[in-house]
Amino acid sequence: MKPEQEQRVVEQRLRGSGFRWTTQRALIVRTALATHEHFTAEDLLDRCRRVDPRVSRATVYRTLAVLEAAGFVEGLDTGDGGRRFEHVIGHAHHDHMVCLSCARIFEFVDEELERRQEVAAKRIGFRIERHSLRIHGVCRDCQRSKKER
Amino acid sequence: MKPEQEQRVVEQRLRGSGFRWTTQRALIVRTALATHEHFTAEDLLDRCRRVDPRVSRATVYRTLAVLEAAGFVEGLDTGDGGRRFEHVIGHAHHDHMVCLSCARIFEFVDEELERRQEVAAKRIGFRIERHSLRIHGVCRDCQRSKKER
DNA sequence: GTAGGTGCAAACCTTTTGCAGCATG
DNA sequence: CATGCTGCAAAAGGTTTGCACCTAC
Repeated sequence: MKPEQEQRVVEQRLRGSGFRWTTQRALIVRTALATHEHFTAEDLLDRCRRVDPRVSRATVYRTLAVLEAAGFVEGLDTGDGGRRFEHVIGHAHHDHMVCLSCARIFEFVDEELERRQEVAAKRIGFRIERHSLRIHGVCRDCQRSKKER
Repeated sequence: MKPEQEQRVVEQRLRGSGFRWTTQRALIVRTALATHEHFTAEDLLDRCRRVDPRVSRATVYRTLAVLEAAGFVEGLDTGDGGRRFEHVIGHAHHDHMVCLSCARIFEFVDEELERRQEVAAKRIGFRIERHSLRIHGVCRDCQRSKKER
């Protein structure tokens, strides 16, 4: 799916849920869709301000909250009190491995992991809405550079 | 293992690593061990202050950091910028399901889940140090009470 | 016209830090 | 008695909120 198309999907879904489609929201959504790394709210604000310096921090946070509730964006805790976001359109579900040494984030998918979670939830009658699996450790490159030293 | 015994284990390990065993640390550790829910730093501070009102917030945070580094306590992000802790002595590894409606935390274990994570990590040469799996959804009780309404 | 959205700044909440004094090993 | 720990208060970092104004529908 092309970015312009993705943006239209977001617009229609938000309009459909009774939200207004403002210039700010369009800019924020466009910018978020164009950002393929995991970005912080502040990153997103910066990028938006390069286009229109008047965008307010509050609007970015409020829009991220709307997008997250609508399922277009996912937030994950960074462990230091902040969060990073990623957009989730045309982007299959995946989990994350975070390198403790270089802080890079690796994405991976494992179908069996997904299934087992459903099994575990069913056992206690829990209905899953979403989940977040973060594995912390050391990536291949960092293991290597440690050895070299 | 009994609480007094657990506390002695913590004491000896900290002393062994060159840390001092102060009255404050003893109180904080005793209180943390006695708390079987997932507690916030502020919860822990409150409980400690009931015993000795002079305990400082900074000391609680500093002690939690030491305990976490030593592996006696584990912190998990609550998603709203805060963290909850649990002590981890004589308490096997487990993952968490968090109810979005009543905020209760359910613990569960699934060996297959653990194994699959190792498999996925091996595929990309990642060495796991720890992981955190949090499933968000609605618990059995809350699904029921919604229907009743 | 009227919700709902925006911008600003201040408030908030949790956690960290600088520093002077204190207690432990 | 040296170093590590503590308490206090202030700072920091990320996020939310109150309010008056604005704008999409």
